[in-house]
Amino acid sequence: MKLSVKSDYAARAVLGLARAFVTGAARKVEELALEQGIPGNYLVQILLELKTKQLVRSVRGKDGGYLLARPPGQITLGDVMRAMHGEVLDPPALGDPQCPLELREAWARLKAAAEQAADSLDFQTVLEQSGDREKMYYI
Amino acid sequence: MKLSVKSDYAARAVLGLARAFVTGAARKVEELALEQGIPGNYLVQILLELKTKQLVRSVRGKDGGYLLARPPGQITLGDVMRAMHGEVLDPPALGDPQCPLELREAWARLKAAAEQAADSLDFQTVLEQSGDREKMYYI
DNA sequence: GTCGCTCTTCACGGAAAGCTTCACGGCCCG
DNA sequence: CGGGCCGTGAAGCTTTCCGTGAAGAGCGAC
Repeated sequence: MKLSVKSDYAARAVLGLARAFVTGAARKVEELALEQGIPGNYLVQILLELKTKQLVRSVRGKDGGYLLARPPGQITLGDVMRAMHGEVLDPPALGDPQCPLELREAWARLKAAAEQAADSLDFQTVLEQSGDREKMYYI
Repeated sequence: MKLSVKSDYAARAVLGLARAFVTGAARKVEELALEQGIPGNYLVQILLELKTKQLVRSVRGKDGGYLLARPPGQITLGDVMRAMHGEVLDPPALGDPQCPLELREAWARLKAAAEQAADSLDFQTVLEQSGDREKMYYI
């Protein structure tokens, strides 16, 4: 099942903001877009949705832009996916009474597994993985 | 992320065939379609794809129809999803060199988790769950 | 206060995929 | 040889995805 690029773009944007989180400065949309290879006007919509879901916040005017609403450790891949698509994984069978109950339970398990995995991947950890990689070069 | 109904339909069809597996008889497409609430002409295409992926086989002519190619215990939800969509879960980031490496690793983990979960759900187990439920009614 | 910078909002549109249906040809059995 | 069933391809319709554009509104600088 192919995922949409939207959640991918969103995750990249959050990662970009996570890197700047310690500085406390806001990052501009166009700057993020160029850095991450995302169409600027599309990224605008994505950030807007992330904002309504309280994952990021915005600052207007000069030196404005976007920044994370919480520390990177408190934002997970699951949060981002839910912000974009409502659910991490949503099997249509769960809402269809015609689907045999035992099969619906199987889909529910798959959904739970994906959700659990996505919720255990937070952006602080992702950042630290890149840090670990850099350290290795010093050896 | 919403899944398509296609893999849902496919799973229902496989479950219907799994129930009839012990009898060794082939089930007709239209029969399965009515029982599972699937558009008949669409189910034909699905079964055709399942057949090319060697999950089911067909018998032509009178008393023809479809049956499982292997025992229900050797067919998993992962098999069905891969037959329909190529992958259980396919994040576009994995094929995009512009995506930061550490983020791609996070997507890869999510994918692996979903795959592992889907592959551990086989149809024999699903059948037995419905059996367990029936037993409970006898208490 | 006005000007430039930035986010905000809304609307549009092409492209692709998903879902469904139709039509016709081929195989098997009585 | 004829009826029932699978095999195959193609054609619509609908919805979602992806991306673009332009006009409106808050903030700071001067």
